Amino acid sequence: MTETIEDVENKPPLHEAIYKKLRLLLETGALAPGQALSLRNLAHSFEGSVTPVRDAVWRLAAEGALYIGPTRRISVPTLSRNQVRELMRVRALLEPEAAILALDNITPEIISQMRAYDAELNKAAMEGNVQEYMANNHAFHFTLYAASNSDVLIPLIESIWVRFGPYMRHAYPDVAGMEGVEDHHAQALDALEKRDAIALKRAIKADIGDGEQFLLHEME
Amino acid sequence: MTETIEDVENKPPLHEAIYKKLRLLLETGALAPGQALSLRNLAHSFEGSVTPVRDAVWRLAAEGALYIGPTRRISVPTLSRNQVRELMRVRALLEPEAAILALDNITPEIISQMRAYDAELNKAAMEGNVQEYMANNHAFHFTLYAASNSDVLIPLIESIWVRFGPYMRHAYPDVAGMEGVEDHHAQALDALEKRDAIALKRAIKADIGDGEQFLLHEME
DNA sequence: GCCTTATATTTGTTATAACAAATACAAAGA
DNA sequence: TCTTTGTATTTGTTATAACAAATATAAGGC
Repeated sequence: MTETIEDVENKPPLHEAIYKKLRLLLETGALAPGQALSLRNLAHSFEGSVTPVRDAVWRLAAEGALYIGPTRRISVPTLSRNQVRELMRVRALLEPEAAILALDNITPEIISQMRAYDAELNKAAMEGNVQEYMANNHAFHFTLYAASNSDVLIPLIESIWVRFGPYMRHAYPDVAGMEGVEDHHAQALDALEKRDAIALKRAIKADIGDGEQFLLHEME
Repeated sequence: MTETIEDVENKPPLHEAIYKKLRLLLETGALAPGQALSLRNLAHSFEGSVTPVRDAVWRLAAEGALYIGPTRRISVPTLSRNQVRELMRVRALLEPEAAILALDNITPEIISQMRAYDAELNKAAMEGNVQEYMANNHAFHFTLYAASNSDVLIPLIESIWVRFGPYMRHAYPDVAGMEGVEDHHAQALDALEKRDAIALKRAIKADIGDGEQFLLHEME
């Protein structure tokens, strides 16, 4: 019973690794909307067989992150402008809610961590590094939502985010330019400091509005 | 090109049939919360092999309709009272939104169909037929939401409904008793007739509030 | 009787092969 | 040049077997 070895080689299943990788590819815009995927190609890419790929693909399809066509072809979903508007509407409903729940559990550490992400985000925007910008923007929002401790809201919101990820790939180098004059992240941070629920809600909603404008502008 | 044969034997994949059946079992409360499921048993039940079952299970798991434990055991999710409250909060955010979108496309036919479901629903409640009650309640809500034409909101809302289905199984025979004195379905129908968005929103929210009370009361 | 331990069974995971449908491609016709 | 058509390839679907981990069951010791 002497527990000498601690790296128990607790290996996660292949299908979960594939799921996470595919999801990351979608979130970061590495896969283009409409792009076709095949089970065998994916299996080969991930050095596995089709069974675990299947698990991952169906999981993502259920979240709307992948599209299974009428002929069962697998592809990255294409979004209409109207669908983008609806996704953003749902964000505008769910995310302020999560933010308010988070307000009860907020700590100075969380706020300072968010400030750090925001700084990185602005730097990336200045440098035109879209990849970094997106990663930090994601981190900024989800460290806040994580404080809500809601295992209902968080996965739901996350599933919305993956869906517009593919449309971020052709993002303009100067992302900051689209953000308008107001810095809604700063407003959100202020509201967090002051424990001002109304202002927090408003800031988050406005930020999502920015995102919507950005996406719609990018789509044409 | 003479199209003589019209029943093209367009057979859907097994995994989709399994998905739909499992989903129905969950929605109608045929499966108890916490109940364990095994791939082989399911495969045997549906007279297939584990591969298509796997597809269906992962799809449902992604929707939160099934739970994959830390040891990868498959089971019907257990909900805490707090999770129920959060699910209902999400409903209260999304469903009024879908209802308002539906308001633009509403027709007398849709309203009369909803009235029919409501009548069936009330009859079922009188007779203590929970199964019928639930089916008609589902139909009542989703014929309305379907009018929103939102392929974003509707699947999202549907995925919330499956999650509390298992907790409906021990519903009291006299469902109507829990509904309180106000008939929020009737209020919703009135609001639809008058194209009154505010009243519609209020009625839907109140109805969801009823559902929440009902569920929480049932859970203990 | 209760707890521990060893065995047997059941479980999810993964790779593979066979099948059918859908797609891509190239040759032949107008 | 464009359309059509037949063929080859690629695609998703499904069943099955082997493996490892987890669970259940039974035997043994206190």
